[in-house]
Amino acid sequence: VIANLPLPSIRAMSLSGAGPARPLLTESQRRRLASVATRVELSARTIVYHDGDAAEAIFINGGGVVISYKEMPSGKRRVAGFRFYADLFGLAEHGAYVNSTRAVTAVTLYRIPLDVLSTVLREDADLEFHFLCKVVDEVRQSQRKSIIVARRDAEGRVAMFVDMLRQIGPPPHKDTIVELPMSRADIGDFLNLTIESVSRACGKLKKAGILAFSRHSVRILDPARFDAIVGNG
Amino acid sequence: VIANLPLPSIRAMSLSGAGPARPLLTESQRRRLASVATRVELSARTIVYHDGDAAEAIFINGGGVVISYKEMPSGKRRVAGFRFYADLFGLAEHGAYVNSTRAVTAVTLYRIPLDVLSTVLREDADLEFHFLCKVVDEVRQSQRKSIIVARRDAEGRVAMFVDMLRQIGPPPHKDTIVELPMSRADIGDFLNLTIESVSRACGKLKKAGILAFSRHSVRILDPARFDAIVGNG
DNA sequence: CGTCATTTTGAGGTATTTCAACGAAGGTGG
DNA sequence: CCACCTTCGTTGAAATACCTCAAAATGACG
Repeated sequence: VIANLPLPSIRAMSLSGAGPARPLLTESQRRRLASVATRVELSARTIVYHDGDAAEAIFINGGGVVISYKEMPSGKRRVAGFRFYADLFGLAEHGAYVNSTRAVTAVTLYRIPLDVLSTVLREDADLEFHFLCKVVDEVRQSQRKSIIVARRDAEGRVAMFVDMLRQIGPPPHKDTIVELPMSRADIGDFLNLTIESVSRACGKLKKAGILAFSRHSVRILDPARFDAIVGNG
Repeated sequence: VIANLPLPSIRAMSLSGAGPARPLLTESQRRRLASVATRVELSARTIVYHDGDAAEAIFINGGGVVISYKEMPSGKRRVAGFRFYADLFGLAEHGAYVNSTRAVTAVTLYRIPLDVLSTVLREDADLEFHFLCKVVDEVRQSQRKSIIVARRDAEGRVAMFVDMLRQIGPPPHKDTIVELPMSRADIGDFLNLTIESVSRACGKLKKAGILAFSRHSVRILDPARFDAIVGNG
């Protein structure tokens, strides 16, 4: 039995977003899901599935970071987003995945076949509500990305990216240090910037004394000015 | 009683996107929804709700075009997207709407209070599944927008915008003529371009003999080259 | 310790953005 | 019915920002 399927701790928001967090799943619902989920452990840089593959399951991230991306006809790579703990991914269209996903770090995934998921959801409206909330959250994530990429200045985009990771990143989110497990290329493909522009933007923010970058983390040195840059999107 | 609540004709895709269209709602489900929905008729340029308003209901577009946008702190306007027939809108966060919505044309809306919606969905897993599919569709829309805006050339963005409207636009979508009910400013705020850039892009596409713009519609003159431009995103 | 991928830095090209002014369309009132 | 006015759309020239191409430096890993 899968003990800690992260669904119950879903970063859920109700349809209205009002009220407290959604009630947790009952023990029977939890067991039901666990009985149809397969635990998968993947090492870093492993492909979970490719764009176009037959979509047979959805995944729940049980730990680690996954990147969702797509190779465009032009050869460029577009990063749809990153999936953290308790995030759902694997949405498909016409029976095929629309994005590719790859493990950025070592990850634990819970794999749930689509047919059995449909059945379970159809039988349990309350459980389905959790999924609905989760998908609603996806919409917000996607819109948030749109807001970030809409900015014209590279520094602003990088700052908002850091701010996003500070908010939605893994549980231990201190306010001054943010982990950046992904490469600069991944960041660039998410922000729609070249790696050079990302690097230069980081350089400027560093030179201004606002952020201190190391390879895979950032330290917020000047929260006031940082928030100012993030704010005027 | 509300006769033609458009939910049954939802442009639904299942979670997997596989298989045929979702089965229609039963007559009892339909009545149930209609009994909690209020029909609203709005004239063009009417605000449906403002960003930050207390979210008390979700809306289903029963005809016409609605624009979803947000005023940014910088003063710029960002358009999240357009809602056509059978589209759902009114998602909120922390009890408040995250976007403003405005009628672009005269519209018919079905207003469903959130509390009663939650109850109804909780009692009927199958009905809820329709909503889930609808929201999944929202995710795709949002990701599609990201792909469009990711392009660097204004002409490509405008072309993909036209192509998007050709596909998801109102039912009578001929392949050669696409309606553009929204203003150039609305298009620009969606594509993240200035109205001047939109105008110039339209001009180039016209001069190239690919598209013919009139105030509120486009004609695709050269489908081959049009598809070529749309394709290399 | 050496190799290789990743990241940083540099100079020039090209796109959109600005700022400004003009032309066209639609609605209102006389 | 026409005139006026407001809004929307188009066109032009300079500035800014990112992109591209190229090369060096850093860090990871065997």
